[in-house]
Formats: sequence, structure tokens, C-alpha cells
Amino acid sequence: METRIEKIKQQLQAQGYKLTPQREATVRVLLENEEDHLSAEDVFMLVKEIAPEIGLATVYRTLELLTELHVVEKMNFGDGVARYDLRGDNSKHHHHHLICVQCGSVDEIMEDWLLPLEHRLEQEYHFTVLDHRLDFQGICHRCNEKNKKS
Amino acid sequence: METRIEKIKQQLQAQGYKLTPQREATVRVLLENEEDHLSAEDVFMLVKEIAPEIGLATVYRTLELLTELHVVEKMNFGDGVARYDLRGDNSKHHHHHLICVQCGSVDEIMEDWLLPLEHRLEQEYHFTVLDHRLDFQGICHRCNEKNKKS
DNA sequence: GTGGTTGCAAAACGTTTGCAGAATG
DNA sequence: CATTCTGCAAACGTTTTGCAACCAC
Repeated sequence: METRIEKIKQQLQAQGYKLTPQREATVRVLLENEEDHLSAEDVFMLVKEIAPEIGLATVYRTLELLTELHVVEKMNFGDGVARYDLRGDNSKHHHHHLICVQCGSVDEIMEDWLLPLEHRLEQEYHFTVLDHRLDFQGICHRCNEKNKKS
Repeated sequence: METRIEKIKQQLQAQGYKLTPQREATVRVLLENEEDHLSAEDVFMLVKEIAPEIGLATVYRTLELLTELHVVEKMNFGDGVARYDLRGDNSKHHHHHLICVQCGSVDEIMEDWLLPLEHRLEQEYHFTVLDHRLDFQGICHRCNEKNKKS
């Protein structure tokens, strides 16, 4: 945990940026909620518990900065808010989401199932794949269970 | 073309809605630009050429209505605007996009490559798939060609 | 002291809504 | 004639920006 913050600090400094207390607090919130997909407002409210004087604009600016550095990933599930996720250590982050249309939960699958498809894209469509994104909408296992009972 | 409008008219009327001139103009714009992924503002500007007195709110309301009827599909590429696509006649529309990070173009692949994956999801994760979405970010064949020359 | 950084407030953005009037069947 | 539908303007929620003050090296 501390080592990950240290690493992010180095990434910032390598580009001439500083790890200010506000930025550190923001990163800590992201680390502590790595499983979730927090909106900027979510992050803001959580950061406020650590650093009550922080402004919403700073959170936005920090999240934007971290996105540029590929420390977090900005994503969009179609409700009007951007959501932010800490990226793993592997340079390429594969984000496969299971979005439940019943309870709204978003689970992640970590496997990468798309490599053979990316090969076909390169060969048949001459498209150079840099990243991808795969979302499934449906009913999650929890709701499936719940529905069975009723 | 006319038959597709006729069909949409029937779908509207089946739910008690009317195909007003404004709605028809909006549908025509979508039909004429079936290849593109137009934003509401794009549609608005194009509709204005046919029906100059139309208001932006009407375009939004029409697009929302058509989305409810599954005549168009609303989607989101992460820039802050919703984009709208006419749906094909097949009930399930599979939207695989090749998004070029260099020129911003969005191409579509029509094939459905994900059926085996959906099977695994059902069996290993007990997730019932209703729909999915697959986007690739990368360099399109046109830009690849262009880059080769320079 | 120079340059990045902050909080605040105001502005901008895409989108939605309230309303009175017009059009439709 | 009841209902749906429209255009306009205002409101909305999220995000961005301008700015003066602030802090770190």
C-alpha cells in the first residue's frame, strides 16, 4: 500500500508534478476502494473524511491528472457520471464488466478472453489494437439467486 | 426506406404515439446517416435542414422515445455526449466498435464473436447475459496506411 | 521568487423539465 | 374535445475554468 503510493509519487515527480496532501488523500481513497467504481462525487465525499478542506475541483483535477498518467482509468457506464478505477500494475488493463440491470452492481472479470479476437482484427481489418473494453449487461448471480426464491 | 418509416410508424402507434412531422424528420435523418454515430446535437442540426422550426428538446424527446421502443440505440463513447444509432431489424443488436484514437472514427464490426464467452459467463459466473458491448481502441486501417507513408 | 497547486465561485456543458399554446385524431 | 405534442426558456447535475492566494523547492 505504502509502496504503491511511493510508486505513484515517483510517477508524478517524473513529470514534474508533486504528491500534495490532497492528491495523496485522493489516491488513498482509491486504494481503499479498489473494488468499486467511484464517481468523482463519491471520491470527493470519501476524501473529505480524511482532508475536510479539499475542494471538489481539486478532486476532479487530481483524477484527470491520474488518468493522464494512466494511474487510474476513467470510464463511463452510461449513467451521466464518469467513474474512476485504479489501474493494476500490469501496463495493459483489461476491463471486463458484468453490469447487473437489476441491482446496478458492477463486477469485474480479470481474465483476458480477447487476444484471439485482437489477432483477427489486426489481420482482417488492419486495425491496430491498443486497448479494449468489454461490458456485459444482464442479471448477476446474486439477483439470479434472489429471483429463484421469489 | 419508406417501408422502414412505415414500420416505425406502426411501432409508435401500437403504443399510442404519433409519427409527427418532427419525429418523421428525425427518423429520416437517422436513416440517411445510418453509418454514423450521431450525437443529439448532430441530429438536431441535420433535422433543422428539413424542419427548421424544430427545437432541440423535441429532438431529445424523440430520441428518448425511439430508444424506449428499441428503434434506436443510445450509446456512450466516453466523450461527454450520448450517441444514437438506428437498430437493425434483428432484435439483438451487437455493437462492436473500432474506435480510432488518432482520427476519432468509429467503425463497426457486425460479426458476433462473443457467444462462446457468454456461455462461459453463464456457467462459471452464473451471470445471465442480456446484452453486451465490445469496443476496441486503436489505430484504424486508414490511419495505419497514412502513417506508413510519412 | 518562480511555478505548480489550491479553494472558491462562476461558467460551461449536455440534457431534462415546466409550461402555455398548437396540432392531432 | 381530450390528449398528445411542440417550442421556448429555465433548471438541472456534472465537469471545467478563472482567479487570487498559497505553498514548496
